[in-house]
Amino acid sequence: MAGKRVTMAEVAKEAGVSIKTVSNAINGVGNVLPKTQKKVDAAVAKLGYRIDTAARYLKTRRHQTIGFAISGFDSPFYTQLLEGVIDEATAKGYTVTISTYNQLKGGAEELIREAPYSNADGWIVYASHPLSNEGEVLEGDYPIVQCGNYTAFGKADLITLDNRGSYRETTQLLIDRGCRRIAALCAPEGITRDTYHRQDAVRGAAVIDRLEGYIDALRGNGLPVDWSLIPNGRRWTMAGGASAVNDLLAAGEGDRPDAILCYNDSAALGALYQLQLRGVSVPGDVQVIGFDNIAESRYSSPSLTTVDPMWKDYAKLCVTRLLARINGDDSPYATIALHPRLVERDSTRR
Amino acid sequence: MAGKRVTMAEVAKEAGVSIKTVSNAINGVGNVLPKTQKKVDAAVAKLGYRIDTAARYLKTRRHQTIGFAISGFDSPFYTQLLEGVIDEATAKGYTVTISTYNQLKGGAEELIREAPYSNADGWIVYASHPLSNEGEVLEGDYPIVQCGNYTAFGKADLITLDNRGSYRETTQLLIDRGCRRIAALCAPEGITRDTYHRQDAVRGAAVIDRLEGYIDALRGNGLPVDWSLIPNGRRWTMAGGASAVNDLLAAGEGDRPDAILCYNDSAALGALYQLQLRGVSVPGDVQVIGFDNIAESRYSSPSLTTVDPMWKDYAKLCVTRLLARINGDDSPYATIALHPRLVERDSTRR
DNA sequence: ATGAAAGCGCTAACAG
DNA sequence: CTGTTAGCGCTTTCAT
Repeated sequence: MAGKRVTMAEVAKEAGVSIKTVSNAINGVGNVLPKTQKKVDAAVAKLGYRIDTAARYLKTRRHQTIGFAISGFDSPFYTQLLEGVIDEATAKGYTVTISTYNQLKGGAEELIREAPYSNADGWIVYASHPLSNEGEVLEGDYPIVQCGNYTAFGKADLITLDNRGSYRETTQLLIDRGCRRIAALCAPEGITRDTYHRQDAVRGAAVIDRLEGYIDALRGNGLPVDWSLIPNGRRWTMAGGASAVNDLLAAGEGDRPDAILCYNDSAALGALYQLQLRGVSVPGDVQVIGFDNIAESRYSSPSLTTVDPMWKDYAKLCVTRLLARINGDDSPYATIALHPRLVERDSTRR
Repeated sequence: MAGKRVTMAEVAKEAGVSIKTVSNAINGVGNVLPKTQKKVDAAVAKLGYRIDTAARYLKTRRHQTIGFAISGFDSPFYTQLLEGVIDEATAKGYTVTISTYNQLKGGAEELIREAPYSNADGWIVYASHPLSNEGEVLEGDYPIVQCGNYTAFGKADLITLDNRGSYRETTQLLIDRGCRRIAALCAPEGITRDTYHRQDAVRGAAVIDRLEGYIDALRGNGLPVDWSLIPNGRRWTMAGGASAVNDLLAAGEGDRPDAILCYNDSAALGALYQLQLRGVSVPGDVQVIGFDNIAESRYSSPSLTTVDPMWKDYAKLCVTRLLARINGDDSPYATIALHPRLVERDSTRR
């Protein structure tokens, strides 16, 4: 079956027209007489013809496929983003191919460097780490749309979130709920009171924007920034969240946080688990907020207040931007930041 | 960049040899003199040549790509399976393309029917529903490996789990822990005491095998099978698990279950959530076991005892089988059932 | 509006 | 061991 496909020539013969006409009829190109079109359609149906996309590519240099790359499937929200990408691309007549880059020595950069040789006309790359060399790898003219939590250095379109505004809002909610010692869980390795403003700390990373939004809100309400409430160096996983909570609880009774703002839902679920284990009541003693609105967050105990990035919209934007570039849009690269939506559940007090 | 690729002819010119020699050198075919090989390698490196896989396919009819299809990304374990498939395929020199079929009107059958026209040499299809017409769609000679919880009707290789044995073991564990009223959550729509043995109820579905394993264990210990403890018609999701628990708790105090065996971890997490909400202690009042060992199950409250299908092994087997078929293996179709491993955590008593 | 013929980048025969 | 040639299935001039 793999070897003996029906070819366009056979369709042409069956329909009693030339190959060219079949090609035109199938691709809706040029002017084909209605009755010719009908004959071709009938022949296609009868023979079960499908166009050979690889052969078509050889001439057109278009795969009609886009790529979607993530580090790995470690974050549950990737699948939501991916589903959105598939839906939108399919609607536009494109196929989606998926790749992970955590197994590549060269990380996302290697994937981007190889992208022009892939069977896709362009790639959407979710960046899970800052691109090296100021994003030098983006400088080619092959279509790449970056998304995620790191800067594209103005060298590609970037779809991201209004992280600072969102964290300002979220922190304010906790303050409104009476919290005065709000932990932000957690900063990346090496980010402390002294380093977090340094440009090269984590260039253009969302986590820094979020910290700034958090600090904006504290300052706006006359509250101090206590860096002992900003643990660092953990991964934003359930294990990382659990471990950071352990450290926060190690502080003297009075120095403990009364709220924990987590970088993502995974870390928040880990935090909830550890709080429960240590006998700390949520939201009674400590209120908790996550980020991403993954499916599990609705069914944790207690259910998790979180921030919904609205992945479908996000995905749609990524695809739209990429297809525009593939189709020759050469306007200046843009950064588009969506404003996410707060979802209140039981881990905060109402 | 997409348009102006370096071609084999240019490499040949640069290396001062013929195109054929370049082809041989690149593909490791025939005998190429070491020094010729070196010249070609140098030219390839200098020009940054990459083989055009679409052009190569036109001649070889090999994409060097395999497909992996699932219904959608609704079950968290899919990603583990997928990662395993990617790792194994990559190791064997194949690329992986991914598709979902829940958005297709014709479901998995439609995907399988279209597979020969895809840019993959074969597909691994995770079946989330029983194939219609006794799996008629599998009858072509295009390589398909089915996996998941439904029969392939002997018309394709099938990778699955020893569901009956595993449930027998899991049920026995609960009995050993003192449980006497063990709920099995949940059977598919329409499966009751009277229908579950009917061949056409849900043909070759794992859920039936699991029920049989559960009943084996009860009978083996002289315990009655109480069909009021086998709710049906829920989806195996967090919402479905939560809803089924509600019904189970509606029974009179004495008729409540003292254990709940859940079809998967998602349902179990929903069950834990609902039990907690209703003030039922786990594992004190009710012990709970899931299935799949998804990442979240380790951090639920309490952490979830579950069954680990060992997805990496499972994935490896799928890929191995598919590549064998692609490379001409025409031995009789086989069903391979892996025996999963029990992982004890805090939702059962030790 | 349709047809004939060339050629995309590669591999497979067949020579040499 | 290496070169020449034909042709995979399609689109695209260029004719008609």
